[in-house]
Amino acid sequence: MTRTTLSSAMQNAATSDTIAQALSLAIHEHRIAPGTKLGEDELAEIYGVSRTVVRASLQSLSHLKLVDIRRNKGAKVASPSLTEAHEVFEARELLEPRTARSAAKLATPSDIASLERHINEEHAALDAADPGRALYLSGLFHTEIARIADQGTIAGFIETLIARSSLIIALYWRRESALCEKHAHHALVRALADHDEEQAEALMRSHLVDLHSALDLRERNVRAPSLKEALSQ
Amino acid sequence: MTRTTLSSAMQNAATSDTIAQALSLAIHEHRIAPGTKLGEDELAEIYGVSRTVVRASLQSLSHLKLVDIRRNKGAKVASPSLTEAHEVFEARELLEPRTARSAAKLATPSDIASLERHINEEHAALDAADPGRALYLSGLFHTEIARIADQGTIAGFIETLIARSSLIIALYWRRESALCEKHAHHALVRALADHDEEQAEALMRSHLVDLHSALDLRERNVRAPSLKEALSQ
DNA sequence: TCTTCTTGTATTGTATACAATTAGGTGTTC
DNA sequence: GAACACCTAATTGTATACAATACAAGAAGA
Repeated sequence: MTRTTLSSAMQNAATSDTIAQALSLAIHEHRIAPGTKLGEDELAEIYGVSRTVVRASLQSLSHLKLVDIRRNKGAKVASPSLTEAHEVFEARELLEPRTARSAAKLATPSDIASLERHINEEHAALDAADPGRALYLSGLFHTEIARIADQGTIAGFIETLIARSSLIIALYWRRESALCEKHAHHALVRALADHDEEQAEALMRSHLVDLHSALDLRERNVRAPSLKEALSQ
Repeated sequence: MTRTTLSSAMQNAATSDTIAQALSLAIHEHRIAPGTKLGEDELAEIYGVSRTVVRASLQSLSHLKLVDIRRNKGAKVASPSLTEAHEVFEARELLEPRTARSAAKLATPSDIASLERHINEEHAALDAADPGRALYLSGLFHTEIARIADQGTIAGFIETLIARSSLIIALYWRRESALCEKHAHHALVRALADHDEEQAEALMRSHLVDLHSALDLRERNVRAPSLKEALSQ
């Protein structure tokens, strides 16, 4: 059960990277909540590898700030503070509009098609009442734009910012605010397809501001469920 | 020789972090050239720890793109391609001017004093004919400004960009171009001290453009120097 | 002489054993 | 009942042993 949920796709040849990816995905999709303890033995058993490999994965994730490792205390899923949350979105507001502009210049028809596929998948996930997956795909949409912009270094930064955004959303998302992303993403794709750089940059900026303001960035207490609880669904 | 040079400062209590820091410093100061093989056993013996700890350090550095790890092939000091070199400096030109502006708003007298100390140390290193250390301190100057700007996330990005810049300079520095940094750094500190945001941003931008254009970033064959070459100079 | 295969050596990948540290509980004392 | 010390169990940190892979040198064959 736990085993199948997490490792189903990678029972064989579970290497450090695949485990990190699996955990990253689970965090992205909110199947593991911020603050959850990630015991080495536990993960080692789940993936059928030794602690050595698990440790490498966790270290990897800690460099992305998805996991928080403290000496002799073990690894937990990171829970970004309010300050960090603001910083992450401010950084995104600095980087992504510029990136969208570059993407508008460079986007090919096949890029556009790929983005539209993403949007469709995202809608499908929403229809299937799987908001976690929809959120993950929404992040992938942004990552894809960074990739199109052909600025690998900045794309790497954006990728980590999006990953952290997922944690921030898990902690601070305001339920009352509707998911207005459908429009935003569609409009963005249109601007990219038209090579309208100005419009793409502006749309991305306002989209991020919307996201930022849809967060309830006040201090609050969040309870972290155990790993078993999180994965039993 | 290599032994004492590298480990002198941290013979006792060599932990994963201290080793990563020592290697990072050595790379920053150009004591280890891009492309140099970093054998696990070799490093383990140098620092008097097991390969377990060394591996963690190398992984850490590979996340900063200072070290390139390939499965079953081991770790080498990274040698950024021309494309990466451009990307790194373009990213710096995007992030650092903005950061300098924030720093100008927030800089305290003690911050200014700290920056001036950095500059003095840098000059001392140049006078002592230690260009490697001068380069490291020059990077520290930029990192310090990012820290003053109080944007931890972006500061982290800048830190990795500066580290990679050091590799890029090692590979592509054009000897003919003079080190014009003295003026630039001094002028920047003055703008920060005066809280002149506009000026700080402009100075940082032109400083980075200067650096970028002082590189010989034309296509050419850059071969990774061998270990012998690296140590014989 | 050149090619190809084999074999040996060096190096990395993984698992396991042991040491060190922390956390939680038990009992004692005030 | 609260505070403290102590002990035990659980977890992480590190070293080492073994397996897998890659690299290089040399032998066999054409």
